[in-house]
Parts: sequence; C-alpha cells; structure tokens
Amino acid sequence: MSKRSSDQITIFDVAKRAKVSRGTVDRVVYKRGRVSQNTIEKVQKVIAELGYTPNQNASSLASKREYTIACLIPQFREGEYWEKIYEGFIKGARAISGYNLRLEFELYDQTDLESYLRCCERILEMHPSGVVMNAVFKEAVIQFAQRLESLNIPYAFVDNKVDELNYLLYYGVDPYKSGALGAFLLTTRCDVKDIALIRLIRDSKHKADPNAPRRHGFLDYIEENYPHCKIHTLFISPEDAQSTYQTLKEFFTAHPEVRHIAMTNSRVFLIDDYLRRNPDPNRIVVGFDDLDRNLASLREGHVEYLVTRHIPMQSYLALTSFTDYIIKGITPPRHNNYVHMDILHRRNLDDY
Amino acid sequence: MSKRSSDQITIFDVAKRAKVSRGTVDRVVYKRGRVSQNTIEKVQKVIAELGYTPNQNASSLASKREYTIACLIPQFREGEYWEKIYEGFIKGARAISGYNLRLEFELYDQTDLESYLRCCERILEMHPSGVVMNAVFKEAVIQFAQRLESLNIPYAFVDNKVDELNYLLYYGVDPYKSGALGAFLLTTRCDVKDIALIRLIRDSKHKADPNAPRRHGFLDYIEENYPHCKIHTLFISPEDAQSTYQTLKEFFTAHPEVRHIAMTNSRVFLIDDYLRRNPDPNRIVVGFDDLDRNLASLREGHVEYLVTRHIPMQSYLALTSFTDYIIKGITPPRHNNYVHMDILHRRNLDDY
DNA sequence: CTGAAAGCGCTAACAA
DNA sequence: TTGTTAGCGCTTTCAG
Repeated sequence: MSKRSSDQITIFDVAKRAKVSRGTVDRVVYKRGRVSQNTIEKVQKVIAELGYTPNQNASSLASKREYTIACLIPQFREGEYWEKIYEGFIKGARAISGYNLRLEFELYDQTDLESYLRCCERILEMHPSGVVMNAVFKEAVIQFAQRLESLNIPYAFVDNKVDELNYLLYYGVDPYKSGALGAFLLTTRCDVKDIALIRLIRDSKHKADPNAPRRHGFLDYIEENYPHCKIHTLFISPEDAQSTYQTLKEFFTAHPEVRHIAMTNSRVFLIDDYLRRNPDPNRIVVGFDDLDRNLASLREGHVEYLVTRHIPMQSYLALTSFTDYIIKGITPPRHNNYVHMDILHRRNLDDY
Repeated sequence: MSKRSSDQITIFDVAKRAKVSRGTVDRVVYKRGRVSQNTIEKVQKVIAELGYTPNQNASSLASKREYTIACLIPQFREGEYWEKIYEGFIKGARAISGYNLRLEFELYDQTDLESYLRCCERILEMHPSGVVMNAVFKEAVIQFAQRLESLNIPYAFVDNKVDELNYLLYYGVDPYKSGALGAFLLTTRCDVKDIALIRLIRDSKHKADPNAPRRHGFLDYIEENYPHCKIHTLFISPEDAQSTYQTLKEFFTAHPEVRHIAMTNSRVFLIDDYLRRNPDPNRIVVGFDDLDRNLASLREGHVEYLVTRHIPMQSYLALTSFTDYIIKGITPPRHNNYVHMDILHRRNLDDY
C-alpha cells in the first residue's frame, strides 16, 4: 500500500508526442489562448493519453506572477485577539511560500468607521488578487464587497461575516452556539437563580456590537433552561481598572448571593484582579477566547471555563483555502466553515 | 503594512555575501558536512542576517532524493480509530509535498501477532528512511525497534509507545492526565458517593492492558478528591451485547443510587443500548475517544462528556516533525509530545 | 499562431 | 574542503 507524491510525465513528453513545442503545451494547459483549435485538441488528447499533470513546484518556480492578498482586519496591540488572527495569516503565508504570495495588511480602528473606509480605499487601489477580511461595520462592508465584486476580486471572511454577500468562503465559529455553550458550562448541575453578566462600556462612536450574537446565544440558553434566573448586567470600563474594581466590589457586596459570572466578550481577564483579591470558592466564572491573559486567569483558577476555538486556525485555513482557489483554481469544498469550539479548563490546559 | 512571503533572498545572495559558492551554502543549510567549521559559522551568520529561507519549490524540483517513510499501524475499517490516524498521515504528507516523500503503509491485524511480524519484515526489506508506528505487541515492538536501530533507521511512535526505547519522538496524549480529566468531568459540582467503573473482559491472549494508565489517572483523582466514594467495578464483554445488557441491568437494579458511570477504555458505546433503554435524567456518563459510535451516544445525550484528542493531529504532527528531522535534520524540540485533550459535549460537537 | 531559449532557486556530481 | 555547472519542469519573452 503506497502513495507516491511525484509524477514523471513532463511537459516535454507531451510536446514531443504531440509534435509541438513546450510553449504550446503550456498555452493549452493554462488556456492562455493564441493556439489554434486544431492544436488544442491534439495536445489535449495527448495529455489525456499520457495522464500528464503539471509539476506545481516547477510551475511556481518559473512563474513570475505575484499574488497579493489583502488582509483587512482590526488593528491590535500585543496579546489582543486580532494578533492571533494575524499570526494565523502569517503561518498560512509561510505554508504556501514558494508561491509568490504577498500579504498586504490593512488594519483599521474598530471604533472608527473613517479608518475602515480609508483601508478599503487603499485595498481597491492596489488591485489585489483577493481580500480576506472580517465584518464590523456591516453597511460599509456590504458596499466594499460590492465594489470588489464589480472588480471581480474574490473575497473571504474570517471570524465573522455578512451572510447576504457572495463571499468565497468563511472560517469561524457559530457565535450563537458558543454563547449557549458558555451558558451551559456556567450552569450545569447547578440550580441557578442569579447570574452576573459583565459587559464592556463602549464609547458612543461604537455603534457596532460584535459580541451580540454570542450574548444572545448565552441569554437564550439561560432563559430556556432557567426561566426564573435573574440576569444582573454590569458594565465595566475596559480602560479603567480602578473603576472596574469598584463596580464589581459594590455589586457583589450588595449581592453576595450571585455566584455565577459570565463575560461574553473576549476580555474576562479584566475582572481577574477583582476575583483574585476577593476569593470565593463557590464562585463560577466563564469567559470566552484564549487570550494569554485569559489563560492565565484560567490557570490560576479564577476562571473555571473558557469557551474558545483555535483562533489562528481560522485565519490560517481561510487564507490557505482562499489561495488554493486563487492560485490553483481549487474550489473550496464548503462555503461556511465552522470551526470546533474548544472547552478549556484548568485541567486540560497543559498541552494546549 | 506588508509582509512578503516569497523572500527574494536566494542562496545566491547568501553565497555572495558570505564570499563562498552556492554549493557551500547548500551544504551548510542542509548540514551535508564537508564544510569547515569556520565557513559554517560564517554562512550561518549571513543566513541569519539576511533572513534567508530556502525555496521549497526549487529545492524539491532540483532534488532527486526520495524519502520513504513506513507507517506501521493497525488495519482498520471505515469509521474506526486508525482510519483517523491514517488520514493524519495523508494530510501530513501533503503538507510536505514538494519533497519527494513516499509513504508506505503496512497495516497489521491487531489480534494477530503473525501479521504484525510480517509487516515488520516487509518494512525492513524496503529500507525506509524512517518508520512511524504504534505499539501493540510490546515484545515484538521492542525487537523490531532494535533491528531498526541496528540498521540506523530512526523511528517514532504515535498514539502509544514503549517508554524504554530510543524512539525519536512521540505524539499522543498523556493517558494518566486524561483519566483524571474524565474523573473531574464526571464528578464536578456533585457530591459523589458511588461510581460505576465499567471495564472490558479481555480474552487470555490479550495480556496487555493498554488502558491501565488512564484508569489509574481516573482512580487517583477520585481517591484524592472523594476519599469516601465507592468504586463499583463491572466487567462486560465487548462481544456479547446481550450479556452486557444483563450485567448492567442487574447491577443498577440492585444499586439504583449509583448515578455516575465511567468507562476508561474507548468503547463507551457498548453500554449505549442499556442507557437508551433505561433512561435516567440524573445519570452522568463519561467516556473516552471520539469513535463515531461514541459520538453518536454523546449526540443522543446518553453520554455527557467524552474526553478525547484530535486523533489525526497526532499522526500529522508525528509525521511532519519526523520528516523535518529526516529531510532537514531539524531535531524535534521534544521527545514526548503530548497533544491537547479535548472535552467533548453534546453542545460543542457540531463542528468537530 | 507557434517555436526557441533564457531563466526561476536549488541540488548534486564532478573538479579542483 | 570548496567551487563550478548541468539540469529539475515549467513559464515567459521574443522572434518568426
């Protein structure tokens, strides 16, 4: 039982047998035109007879063609969510190195529509072979996508998407389901009466609420399974640790019976400080996404479960299947590719 | 912000800058020897400075060498455990295509030592560049490994291993830890007094007890955390569904208070029939490994948690790091590579 | 429309 | 120990 990776029949064999030059065979294989119908048929026949398949290595080596993929995602600081997406792109690019692939990153400010629009413009100017992006400003995304379509530039979504568009493919989780999973882990085998749901204060510029689907999944699960459970929603500031601490302290002092805590955004680490300084063995905390600081909270035992997915995997797979399509013409098997949701607990963290 | 993946830096640039020939650079890069220490250092310095990475396409195109890796694993039918391992190998081979790599599969019958020995012979005859295998017949594995060593053929283990041998690397889970994780999931947030641990009757030929480490991890966790918990061990026959049903029925009729059930082998599906026909909303069942039939039990809700790992990942990683060593001489970072343990629940099963 | 030929970056055999 | 060089199979001008 064996599996060989290389084929011996070359373009030369085909050329000789078809009594044409290698250049002509190449033109036929890649449908570059400028070949008579007669020759085309002759060559195709020989190709079929010999079972010729082009050698990708040689092809890509000889080819001068450069592919530019624009990656349009939010800007990030070290340790933030989008850094991992970025890493996935970089790894993906490495995996297909050998092709003359160039990644152009356009990183926009999630709180600033203008900056997003500027990035879109820059991408259109550079005529990329394709665009891989996420979708924050829905309206703007739609407009951008339509312009890409009119220019015949394919595009793909990572992490989140706009369903109505003609994107080539999507990689990400189903956020609604992940929210429900978090709710399950928070409440399983408990009789839950109160849950503190901690949200982030977003400045007014922020019309977008990227975590809404996940939060809805969470809330719907609770409502369905614990109809009498009370949800206490707290808002904390992502920037101001001091006030966050205050807010939590006040709330939990007033409501000591609330033992179940969840954050449906990716920054459960923001409450780590409070949890650490106010230990309570009966408390259960569930968060999302495996940012390094979240993992630290998990490891320390302040957070019990983290619902996540392999973040870089999403961009890695999105990029590699996208370029498979663009470079080799391989149509991706599925349109929507949902990745697996991981349940992370202190006890299965070691080799993650 | 841009990142070019097809570095333009070629072996030529390195050669020029280091004032040596391309051949010498090649020798250094692939550690082919016949280079003075002095030159090696000089070249390596330049490589680091320039950030040179070899062009895989060109390399493989020019290279005539073929690498044969023998994969020695149990034969399988569709949907069985080893099929997933097989898939991991195939994917791994694709990931390093570009090298003239050939996989030779030798699939043996797990219940037939003779067939294993025959496979070993065939592998020795074909003089492979390396062997990736699992370890079922311990004695025979040791003998085979020693013959490989005397022939200077490196080998690696997937899924399980024989600790005493000089294997290059291993990919798999830490069975002891996975047992403890299963125990945790079974008992979390409960006050557990009784646990039914269901084991398999193994015929006398089967001296090996491959699941012992996992079971010990399980039992130790319970003993540590619930010192007064009673473990009821039942033995069922993997072949005889009828008697299995009987055994379970009798036991649970006599002990209706036992609500926690675990199986530390990979065949929790064997008790699915009993569970289905005797529903009990308060029952909690935990099993191991994501065999299709186990997943079905999970999906139906008969089993609450499955502790598993991404099976193809083990063989994928084992193969790719193994060939990295064989082809590029990259010594694997670790000898024993434990992969992440997945927690599988009905709720995160969809996109697994 | 078609053919010839110069590379793409690297390897390996041979020379030195 | 090192340098030189002929390819690997394909693409892409450039002439016809």
